Amino acid sequence: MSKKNANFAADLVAGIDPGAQAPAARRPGIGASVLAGRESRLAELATGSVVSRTHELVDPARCRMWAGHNREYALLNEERCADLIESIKAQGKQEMPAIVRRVKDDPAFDFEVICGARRHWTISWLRAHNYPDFRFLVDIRSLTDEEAFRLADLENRARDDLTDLERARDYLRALDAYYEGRQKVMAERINVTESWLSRYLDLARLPAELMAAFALPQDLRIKHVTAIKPLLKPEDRRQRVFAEAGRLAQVQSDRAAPMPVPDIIRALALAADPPKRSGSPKKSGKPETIVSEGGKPLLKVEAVDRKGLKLTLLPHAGGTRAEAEAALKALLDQHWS
DNA sequence: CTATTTGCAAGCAGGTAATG
DNA sequence: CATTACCTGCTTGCAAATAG
Repeated sequence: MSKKNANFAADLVAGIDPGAQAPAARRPGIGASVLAGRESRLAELATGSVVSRTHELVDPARCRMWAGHNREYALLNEERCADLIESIKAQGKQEMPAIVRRVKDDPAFDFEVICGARRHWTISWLRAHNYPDFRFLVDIRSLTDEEAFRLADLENRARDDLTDLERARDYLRALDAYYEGRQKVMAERINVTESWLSRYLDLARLPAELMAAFALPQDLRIKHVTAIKPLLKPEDRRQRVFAEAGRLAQVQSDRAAPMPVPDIIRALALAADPPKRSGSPKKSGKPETIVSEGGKPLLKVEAVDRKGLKLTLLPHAGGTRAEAEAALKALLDQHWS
C-alpha cells in the first residue's frame, strides 16, 4: 500500500485527480518540486494563494486541535510519532511548520491546529521528555472552515493516515457543513471525481443497523460498499439483512473473536437471498468435472459465483469435440436462463 | 433538464507458478 | 536460487443508467 500511496500523494500535490492513470494527463515538471517542499506546497495549492506567511515559534500548550480535525489526537503515541521524534531530535528543530489559525473565543488558547497534529503531539512530548525548550513551529494563516477542511483533507490523503471509514465520515460531515449538500461542488473543490466521492459517501451512509454487524468497522473499506449496498435495495431484503446484522453483532459480542469483514459480508449476502434456487445442487467452490458418457473428462467447472462461472476445457482428455460442445451447451442452458 | 449512482474495463501492484 | 511469466484483486475514471 505504501508504495501506491506515495504515487498517489505525488499526483495529488501535482494537482491531478487521485486516480488519474493517463500518463498524457500528467503535468510535466511539477513532480520534482514535490520532493522539495511538500507541505508548504500542499498548503499553497489548497488555498490557492501564496500570500503572507507568518512563521512563529509558539508554546504548544497554547494550541488546541481544530474541531474539524479528523485525526484522533488521543490515539497518538510515542510509537506513531517515532519518526518525527527522531527527526526533530536530530535536526534540533521542527523542519516543517504546522498550519494553524488564530482563535479568539477561548482565553486558554491562541491557535488551533489545522494540519500537524503529529507535530504538535511530538513537540509536546519532547518538552515533557528532556527537551523543555522546544517550541512549536507554526505557519499562521487565516482560513475559512472550508479552506481548513480542504487543507487537512489534502494532507490526510497524501499521508494516508485515516481509514476509509474515517475519511468517508469526514466527507459526509463536510458535504453539509461546507457545500450545502452538493456533491458535485464538493468534488470539484477537493479535486476528486464525482464518482469517487459518491462511493466514499456511500460508505459513510451505511445504516447503523447494518454497521452493527461489523465488530471492527474501521476494517470496512470502499471496495466492500459495492457488495453491501445492493443488499439493502428491496425493502424485504433490507430487513433480512438487518436481522442478520443484528445476529452477527450478537455472535461476535458473545465470543470475543471479531469476524473478518469478507465473512460478514458473505453472511449478509446469504441472508439477503435466503435458500436461493432449488434444483441446483452446487455445493460450494469445489471444482466439478463434467465427463462424457464414456467417462472421458470434457470440461471442469472451477468456480461458480454470482459474477459468473469459470471453466477449463479439456481437449486432450479423450472426449470428442461433439461431446464437449454438447456439455458446454448444457452448461450455457443451465446458467444463461 | 441536472445531479448522482453504477457497470465496466484499463492500468497497476503484489503474489504465485514456471523457467532457467 | 533468481528471473520471468502469469494471475488476481483493487482502484479508478468514463460513460451509461437512474434519480430527482
